[in-house]
Amino acid sequence: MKTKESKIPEATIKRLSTYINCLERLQVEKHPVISSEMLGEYCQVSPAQIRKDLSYFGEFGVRGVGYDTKKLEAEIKEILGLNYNWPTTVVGVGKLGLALLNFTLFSQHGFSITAAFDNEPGKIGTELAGGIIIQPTSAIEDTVRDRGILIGVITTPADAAQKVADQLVAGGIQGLLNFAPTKVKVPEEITLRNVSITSELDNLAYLMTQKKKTRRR
Amino acid sequence: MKTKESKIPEATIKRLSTYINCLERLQVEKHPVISSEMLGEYCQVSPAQIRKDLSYFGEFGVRGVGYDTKKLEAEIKEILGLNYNWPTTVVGVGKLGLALLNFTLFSQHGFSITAAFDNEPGKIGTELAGGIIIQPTSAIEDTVRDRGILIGVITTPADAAQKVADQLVAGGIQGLLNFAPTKVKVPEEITLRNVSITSELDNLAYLMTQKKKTRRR
DNA sequence: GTGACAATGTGATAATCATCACACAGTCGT
DNA sequence: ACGACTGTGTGATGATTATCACATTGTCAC
Ligand SMILES: NC(=O)c1ccc[n+]([C@@H]2O[C@H](COP(=O)([O-])OP(=O)(O)OC[C@H]3O[C@@H](n4cnc5c(N)ncnc54)[C@H](O)[C@@H]3O)[C@@H](O)[C@H]2O)c1
Ligand SMILES: NC(=O)c1ccc[n+]([C@@H]2O[C@H](COP(=O)([O-])OP(=O)(O)OC[C@H]3O[C@@H](n4cnc5c(N)ncnc54)[C@H](O)[C@@H]3O)[C@@H](O)[C@H]2O)c1
Repeated sequence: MKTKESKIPEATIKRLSTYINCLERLQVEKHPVISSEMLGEYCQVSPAQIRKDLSYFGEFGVRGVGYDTKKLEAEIKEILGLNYNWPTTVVGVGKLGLALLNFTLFSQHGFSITAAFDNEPGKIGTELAGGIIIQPTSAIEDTVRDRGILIGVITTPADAAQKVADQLVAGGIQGLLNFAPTKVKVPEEITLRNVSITSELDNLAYLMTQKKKTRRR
Repeated sequence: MKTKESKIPEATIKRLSTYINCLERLQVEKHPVISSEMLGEYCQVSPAQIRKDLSYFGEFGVRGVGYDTKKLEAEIKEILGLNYNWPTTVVGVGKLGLALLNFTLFSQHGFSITAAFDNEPGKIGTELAGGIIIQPTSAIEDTVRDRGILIGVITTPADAAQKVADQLVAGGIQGLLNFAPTKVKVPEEITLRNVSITSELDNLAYLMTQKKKTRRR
């Protein structure tokens, strides 16, 4: 029990990401400096929580004054590793995949999508905005390796997710973001995150149902 | 401190949603019954966690045997309120909005999208697959009220999110799912969830950076 | 019927995370 | 130069959530 340091709550990381968004907006609105109190207003987090979150990584504010919005944004990006360039690929160029491929704001966070794959003959060879050409899934392994792609985003139907994940891993991918509603299995050393949009809606439905119930009594 | 009952962890609700997915797959694969151990395998949750999650709501298993996949799925859907029909609308028919509008699996969870809005003249009046006609945002309030729409999904750019939220609320919406990277403010009684795809990627980048660091030492 | 067995349901325990409260550091006006 | 003031950084405290361990209960073979 010597190598501590990674005692950082998962929830803290999530919040850091939202701080970035707020700080970007604050700069646009010409606020060079902000207190944890105000920042808390903006992103709906308690001031104490913000200070605690940041304190895990160092001291970024000036006592009696607050935080330099521009500097703090840069610091958080550094913490999250967003100053690095992350070559990324999307597998499954369907409705969701296309939305991600055309989403320009990812580049601001250091993600550059440099390849796309699908298995539908009609789609293969199509050129997307940005000059990316859809490749067949058979090319996943080689392309990932050759271009040093580090992050793979899976937007295929659920039954294809595991196969695609295996191919990405074979090519040497290091991180996977899976949108398919199934948990894929990957080796220990691969970082994996599942995101489920449906479960967000489910959650909403639950909260609404609860609220309705309490209102009734 | 009498009215307890809603002591259910947020994380539990999230997991319930993933259990549904697994249970659906298990039925397709002809497993009529499953143990918490096996279900844990499938959705990467510890068996004890699954049992605890379910125990908040009742007893759904048979000791010595396990859970009836079909029944359990129905029970969880009941718990989450997914057996109810939730009239839903999407505001901002861009790339992401379109993906959601065309996503057929939502209906299986009780969500039926019955209206769509945008403010771009070129899009207004367009008929989408499913027969939904894109309406101008000026019609939000009336349409939401007239059709009794309960859930609003916001997929506009960030700077339009608050305005759109206000309009939905004015129409009597009860729940909001916000995809724009800004926190909107709504009255207490409205249920609100923000979902940030970018923050999922940020999170992935952080985890990968950490892993790289520990590997180095 | 009855006993061996298998997997649930749950109180107790441990770990994680958020909140609080305040000492302390930096700024600014005079 | 100094004192009043403001807002940070953080140990202590409290709340929430996950894990453990096992007593309990229904099943099934004989
Ligand atoms: N709103 C949404 O669109 C939404 C919401 C929640 C979850 N999801 C999930 O995201 C995934 C994609 O959803 P979508 O709406 O874009 O579906 P889609 O059908 O529009 O797109 C799927 C794409 O994957 C391709 N594909 C199929 N099998 C493949 C394979 N073996 N290898 C490579 N490509 C393959 C198809 O050709 C298609 O282009 C699904 O798993 C879905 O459940 C989508
Ligand atoms: N992959 C993604 O597409 C992605 C990922 C993460 C977050 N987001 C967020 O989701 C939102 C939508 O993203 P997108 O890629 O679909 O953008 P988009 O530009 O394709 O779509 C936005 C749509 O909203 C409409 N719109 C603009 N102002 C409006 C208003 N006042 N009222 C109603 N409609 C209005 C536009 O006409 C357009 O159709 C954005 O806030 C974006 O940051 C998208």
